[in-house]
Amino acid sequence: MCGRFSLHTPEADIRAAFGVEPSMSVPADQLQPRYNITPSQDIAVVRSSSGGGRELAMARWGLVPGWSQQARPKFSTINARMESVAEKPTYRAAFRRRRCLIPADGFYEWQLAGDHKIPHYIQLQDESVFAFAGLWDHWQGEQPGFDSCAIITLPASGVMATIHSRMPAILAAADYNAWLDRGLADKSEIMPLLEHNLSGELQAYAVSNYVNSPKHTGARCIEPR
DNA sequence: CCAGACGTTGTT
DNA sequence: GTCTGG
DNA sequence: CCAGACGTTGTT
DNA sequence: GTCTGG
Repeated sequence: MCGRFSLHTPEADIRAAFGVEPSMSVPADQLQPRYNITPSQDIAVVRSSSGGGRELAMARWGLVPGWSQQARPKFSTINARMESVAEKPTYRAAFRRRRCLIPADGFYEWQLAGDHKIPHYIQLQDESVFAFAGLWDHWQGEQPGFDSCAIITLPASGVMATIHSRMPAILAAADYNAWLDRGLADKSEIMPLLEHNLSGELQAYAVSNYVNSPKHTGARCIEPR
């Protein structure tokens, strides 16, 4: 699964990696370095803009489908299983029409070790910024509406399989365009993008349980234990 | 027909 | 034990 | 994901 | 909104 991640890459590098126009801006303080991003927080997403390019936006982590009666579902929607995302009522519309990239430069998984859990920090081997395969939706109630998002997960492979049974889908840069293409709605064309992921290019190391507390947000979270 | 659910992970 | 909040 | 809360009435 | 269960 994927329930915590980091994004501390400088904003200019993030924009360059995902081809986001500098003019399409999110509040300046939203792209400050973050080492312990948790569900329910607003996170950066990259999606197709109406003009045909890519835009950066903020969305709450935990997808709220447009038909939801409540602004906060009673069940967990931070992750969507690749095996069922195309069929689940909560995700299928977004899977067809509202896919997004979720910029990150590392994520955490907790490895079960007997009676306790050891958190690990996972990055690309070159430590560069990457994209989780994400979905977004818009919710509008009586209060002002908001965007929300979820990260797609799949069975762990490569180094991840030694730590945990599931992992987030990390897209190859060559697949960004197809992933963001709203005209691409066939499951048979979308699934290969998830299977063609970067699980073989990851590295991992154990960190201390300092990261466990959502109150801890600094670089100490990624220090080797 | 209407009412109610709509999810993931991990653990047992 | 289970739900909510971050 | 983990941490932390988990409640009511009445009074200030 | 759409599917499942009764």
